[in-house]
Amino acid sequence: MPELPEVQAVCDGLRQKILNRVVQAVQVHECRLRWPVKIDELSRLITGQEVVGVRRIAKYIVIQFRNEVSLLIHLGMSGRLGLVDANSSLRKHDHVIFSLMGEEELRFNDPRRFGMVEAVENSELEEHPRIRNLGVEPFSPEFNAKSFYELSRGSKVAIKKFIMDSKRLVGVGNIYASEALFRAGIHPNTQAGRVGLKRWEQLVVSIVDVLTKAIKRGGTTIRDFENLDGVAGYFTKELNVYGKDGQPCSCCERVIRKMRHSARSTYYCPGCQH
DNA sequence: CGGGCGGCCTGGAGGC
DNA sequence: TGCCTCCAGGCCGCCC
Repeated sequence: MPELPEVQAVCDGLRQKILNRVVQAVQVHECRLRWPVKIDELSRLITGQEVVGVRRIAKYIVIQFRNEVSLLIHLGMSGRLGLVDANSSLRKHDHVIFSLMGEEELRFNDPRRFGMVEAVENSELEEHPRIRNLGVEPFSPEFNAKSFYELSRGSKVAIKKFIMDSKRLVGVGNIYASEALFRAGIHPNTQAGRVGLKRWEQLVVSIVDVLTKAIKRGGTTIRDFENLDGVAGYFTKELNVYGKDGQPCSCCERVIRKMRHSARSTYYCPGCQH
């Protein structure tokens, strides 16, 4: 489901609503997520703790507590967080429940169970197996044309896969990869090692730009993304190619095409992208 | 080592 | 109505 802008939207909503609030109890109804939820550890580390911050690392939501513990949440493909009245009825796939002081609950719902919920000591966060191998953040100075040009020399992977590889760059998933490549005028199949410095400059700008605009619109909703308030993302209206195969390109009159990169759909305009 | 691919899951859509 | 296949916004880990 969520790429960087959608995770950012959830984090922003969370920050407004749960900052300074205390977790009274944790209940796990289903521990078989992407990684097994360690119930005892989770409960021991955050029960009774006050939320002092909410931030995003790559596509992870990081909820920080007073006791130097962070709750690491990944939404996978279908995960959602909802803040609801404590006595509202449980829904199917509500796997982890955080009871907050004030008769509200934060509920992690995830039909496909590709998500993750884990409490980590802050001192161990940087070296956490899911965190330590992450590449650069798209809004950091390290994400620039020169270093990515150099990083990509000799690589034969398609540029679409290259920019989606979280060991290099985090946050760019299937939608925004297609959209950024369209904006940069680069064909998704181009070998990363054959993208020159000029085109890397265009691509870096396109990625930052598309993510920035999507954040401003509250993300993209294709089927079911919702922020904490149950509101869909409005970037959907500004998509140029994603999900638009068979439709005419907004820039030239050519028809948008769909292709596959290792079982994932890629959309591009054969007229605008080379 | 880089790169390709299967697998993890449920559910919705569409074809027959 | 049902049954089947395909598809989905992520990402790990195995294989060559």
